[in-house]
Amino acid sequence: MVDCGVAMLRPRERIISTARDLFRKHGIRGIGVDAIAEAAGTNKMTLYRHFGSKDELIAECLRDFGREADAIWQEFETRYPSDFIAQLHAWVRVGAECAGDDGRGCDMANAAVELAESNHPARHIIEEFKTTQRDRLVQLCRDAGISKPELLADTLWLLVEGASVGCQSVGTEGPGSRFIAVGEAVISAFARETPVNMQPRPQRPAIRKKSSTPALRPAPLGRRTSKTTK
Amino acid sequence: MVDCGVAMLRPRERIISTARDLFRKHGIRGIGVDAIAEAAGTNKMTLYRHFGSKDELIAECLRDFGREADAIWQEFETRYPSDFIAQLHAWVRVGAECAGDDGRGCDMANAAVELAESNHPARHIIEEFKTTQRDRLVQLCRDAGISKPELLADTLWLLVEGASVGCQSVGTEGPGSRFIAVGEAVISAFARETPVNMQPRPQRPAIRKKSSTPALRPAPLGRRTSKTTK
DNA sequence: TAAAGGTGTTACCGGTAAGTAACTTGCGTA
DNA sequence: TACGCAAGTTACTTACCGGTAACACCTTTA
Repeated sequence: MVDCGVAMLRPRERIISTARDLFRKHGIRGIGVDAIAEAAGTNKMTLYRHFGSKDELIAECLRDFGREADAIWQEFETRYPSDFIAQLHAWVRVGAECAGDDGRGCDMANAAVELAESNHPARHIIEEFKTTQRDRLVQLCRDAGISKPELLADTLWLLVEGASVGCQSVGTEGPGSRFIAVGEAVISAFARETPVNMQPRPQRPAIRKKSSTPALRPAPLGRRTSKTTK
Repeated sequence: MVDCGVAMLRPRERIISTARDLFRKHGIRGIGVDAIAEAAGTNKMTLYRHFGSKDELIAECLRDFGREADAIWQEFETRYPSDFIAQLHAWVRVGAECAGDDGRGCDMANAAVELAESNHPARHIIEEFKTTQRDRLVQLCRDAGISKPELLADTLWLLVEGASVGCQSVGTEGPGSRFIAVGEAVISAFARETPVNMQPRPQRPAIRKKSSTPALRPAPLGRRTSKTTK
């Protein structure tokens, strides 16, 4: 039996993977480096050789999270090439997964709440990440031919942030669970306002799909694909 | 000169007020009971005589926060009696203040993020608070004659949660700052869908106001009215 | 075979956190 | 005046956490 989990990874990767899991589960301040190292099947010294401090480990975990998000955006384009409406709907589905999956919301947003110090090394990572997400969403709305792309993007951005944090207050069955319904309703409301001559004009022949496309299921933002073996 | 701040309050009230300030500023796990007691002009022993533990102090702070929110809802009814549309717009304005005022969002939502343990005494306070807020919002939408009150309420609820947490990632100038614009747009979109015979029927003659009513400015949720003197 | 580098082990340091004990002070009230 | 009680003071315990030192081990590679 081949163990394809974190066990066969090198210590550095095991530490990041495990740290992300435990930060997510217990909160960044709720777990110590010793516990992380042990859970990763290594020890504190090795952890400190790879990451100079806990703060640096936190920052690296968030960068790792950001890389996953990049991959998801790539996946949108790969799966629905130039079909920006389909990509928008896929974004909603992925957002719902991130928010409601295990009830712990978005790692980036949670880090922003926990790391109140304005000079923490993770802060600019968080800010850049969230700004980029918003900008990409604006561009996607624009590509999809939405007449007010910024307004729709900001609306969707606020909704998914709300769903992510909301599920931590009232559980995954609360208003956050209605994110897909709300998001889809908002999108169609904006699309309705868009005149026909402003409908999306894909660069190349778009493969049009019905709005009820099968769910895109890449590694959801905020959840790991690989499980710790511990 | 009369000091009307927290200085003249009794220790218990000073501790709660100071703790709320410091929890908000540094995060719940980012500040110790010793620092709280000192900032409140008292000492740890007195703190522990009033609150059996730090967790109990946290819970009491959140209850205090909840009482402030209750007062704001009262204020809505007092200021715009039976004018539920005006109350809805006031809710948006207050929500924007909570979210964007000092960039630290909503104390309840932040506590939900920080206190990941499922058995923390504060958890049921948070859940009950958020559920109540949502239910009240549904009722307000219903009273305002909105045809899909739950959907609008959930949308607004997600938006304000998103604005609260979002400002902590990208600052108060980010998408959160567009909460009012987005919220108002969503409300008018829902109101437009409401047939005229379903428009609000106030129990008593309503004092109709233009949508640009002067901002309601009670103690914003999440910010203290009284400032610590220390 | 020997050097080198990544890793594991143990023990430790300094700081800080939550929480307690014992005693003192001061103020309001009977 | 004397009592009771809330509050202040000091010092302490216990525990953990971030971070480091020193050294042994093992695999790779020259």
